[in-house]
Amino acid sequence: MVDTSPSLGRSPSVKDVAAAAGVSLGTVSNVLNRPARVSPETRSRVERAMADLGFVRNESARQLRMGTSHTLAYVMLDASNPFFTDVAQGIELAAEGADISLFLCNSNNSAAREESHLGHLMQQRVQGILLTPVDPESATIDLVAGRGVPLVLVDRKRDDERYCSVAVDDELGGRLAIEHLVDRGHRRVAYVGGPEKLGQVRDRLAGARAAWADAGLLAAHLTVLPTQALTVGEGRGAGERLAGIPASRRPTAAFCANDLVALGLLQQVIGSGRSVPGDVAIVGYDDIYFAAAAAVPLTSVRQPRQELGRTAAELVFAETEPDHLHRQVVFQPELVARASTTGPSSGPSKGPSKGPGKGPGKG
Amino acid sequence: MVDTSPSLGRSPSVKDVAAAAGVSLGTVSNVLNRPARVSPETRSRVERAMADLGFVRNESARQLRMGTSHTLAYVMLDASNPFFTDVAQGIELAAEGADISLFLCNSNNSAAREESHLGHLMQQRVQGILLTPVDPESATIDLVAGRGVPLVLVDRKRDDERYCSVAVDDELGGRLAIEHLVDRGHRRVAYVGGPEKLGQVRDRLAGARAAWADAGLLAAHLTVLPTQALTVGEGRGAGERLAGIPASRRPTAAFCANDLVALGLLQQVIGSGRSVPGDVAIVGYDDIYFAAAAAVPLTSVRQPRQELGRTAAELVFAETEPDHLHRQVVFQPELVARASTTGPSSGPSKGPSKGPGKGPGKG
DNA sequence: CGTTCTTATTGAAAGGTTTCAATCGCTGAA
DNA sequence: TTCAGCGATTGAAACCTTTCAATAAGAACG
Repeated sequence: MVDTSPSLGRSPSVKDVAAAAGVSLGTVSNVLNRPARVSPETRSRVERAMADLGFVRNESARQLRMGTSHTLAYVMLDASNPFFTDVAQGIELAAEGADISLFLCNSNNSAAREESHLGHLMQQRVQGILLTPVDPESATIDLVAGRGVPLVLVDRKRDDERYCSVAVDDELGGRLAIEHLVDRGHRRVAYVGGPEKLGQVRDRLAGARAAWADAGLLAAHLTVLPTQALTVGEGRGAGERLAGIPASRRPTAAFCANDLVALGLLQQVIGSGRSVPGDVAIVGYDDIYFAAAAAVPLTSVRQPRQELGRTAAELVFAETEPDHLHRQVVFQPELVARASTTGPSSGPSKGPSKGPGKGPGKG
Repeated sequence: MVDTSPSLGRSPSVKDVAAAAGVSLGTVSNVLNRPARVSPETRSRVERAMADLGFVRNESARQLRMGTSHTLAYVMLDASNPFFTDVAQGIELAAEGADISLFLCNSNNSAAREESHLGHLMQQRVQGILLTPVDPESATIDLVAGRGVPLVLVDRKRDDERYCSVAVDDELGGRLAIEHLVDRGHRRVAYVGGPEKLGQVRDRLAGARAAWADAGLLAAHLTVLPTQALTVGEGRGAGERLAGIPASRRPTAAFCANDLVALGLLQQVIGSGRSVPGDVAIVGYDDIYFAAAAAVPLTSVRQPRQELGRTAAELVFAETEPDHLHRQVVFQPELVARASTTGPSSGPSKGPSKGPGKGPGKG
């Protein structure tokens, strides 16, 4: 053990430091908080004593006295989804500047865990909570906000003036994906995703349908392949169902509700000896790190993840200002085209391209 | 008359609850901590008052008085690496049972951030710290442990009796990978990874070399392709260098120091029109979720990630016991064979397979 | 020398919780 | 009637920090 300090049985307090330095405890506190008010000699004497004793400020006591804490918390929906860790990174960037440390909690898609985390955080009197909720309509949210804890919803919105939120326009994202596929000459497309109770899944589909209609295409030619969840396994399953559709009616492209589903679909297509985008073009959603790293790099709708986090942090800081008006910030997604739609054998392989699109080609 | 309106300007304290319920504050505390000691009527009266006022225990005050906290922290090296989020999940499982909440901090490979996080955590008097350090030999670690904070190193070890640690036998992992490749008939293999200062990179290579020698193969035929970091991009670069080696000397398989590198390599190989495992068989390391989800599912050395986290949490709880002896727990990795080595056209495509391996085939 | 002004330091109070010895109100026994 | 015994309740102290009015010690000035 490297125990340089005089063993005290407990960690040293300002009082111990004061005694060691031969000053009053008020002076020690001044050294910590208003060093300019203390004469240089005294200050260095106190600093020496602190170093000798291995003094560490007791944050609980500080917080109790001050009433404010130096922590912000992000209760994330799924820590193993790279999307959310990127959002967290954005938050951290914003917090860093404010000398605030970020407390990440993982609700792991469980409402019970989310509630437990929120309870703990309220007891800790954190400065603010950022939350991507399991269910945006949950009453727990009202409870937390009702207690006066600054709260910002992240990547979810709620038609409710009482909350700040940051989200991305999922309908626009759906439009972008479909416009891109139509541009590349696809006239039969599958939308892969579910369950429908997820707002994201619904909104992206709505955008897709709107764009499809705007292109003057037949509604029936935009097939929906529902999934139970947005996972790789479900994507694989959807791939099998897709392959089962008779060639004459089979979509030449798939727009997946997120990248995990898209990766699963990609895996199934390649694994069964077909090619991407030759046999099926694929568009994912989120543009996670692994989308670009896939065997066939994935075209995907990118959300400004870090920006999302950074903005959420700023909003939560603003919550404490007097007369604060809650804001719903909505970001615009952006399509990132890669080989899974623009690859060497892009575009539908049969049938004339009668649309106004650029048609097949390397792009 | 009891004032049920929660608007008090500050959040209600036990004192407020006591006043509202017409009891002393000691009784309120008893209701919270030893409900059996309070008569049923009184208890329900107090509980009612707490609900009416929206009372939330102030954790700072509690902690100040008690000296113990209910939080455990995991300072992780890289929150965007699925490996660490899985470890975190294991920790959380163990913490859940102990009514302790887990505080995740991301050092993001920065020593400065790591230090800042550790400082904050010490001030918070967390119950214990789990740490995957940027540098296992850093003096900061001694400092923290010297202050008496329970500390366990995760996925890193240190030849030092003063710390508990949990790690995985990287040398064995290296052996497993090479034995698998030799079994499948490969006689020229590349080890892809770096920088060498990472203990993991060194140990895995050492194991690989040992297994290679044990198989009676020529040391020179185990090529090392160094990388700057363990990322997808570096893996792609290594793939290009691999392709540049004259066919006569070119390795027929690659063992990558982690899955990110392996995925990059896979992408480069597939992207340039060659096949896996036909032209190059690939073994990764970590068996992250995306390894199985790759276009060609990746053979990988799996580490018991959740187990790692769970055990680390148990060790940190044990730290507070008197006469605690620090333990270094080492887990055994396990090879998970998938298509990237056992696929339809597995095994080296040219030259007779003179080894005792199962040879090419579907496996 | 007395006064005022400045600067450095001090001591006590406050913040919300838990603990523990002390007290209260009863019941049953002597 | 008094007293011990018992369970329920109480009040004050302690945890550590920050704040702020008060004090002390000089310095500048008349």
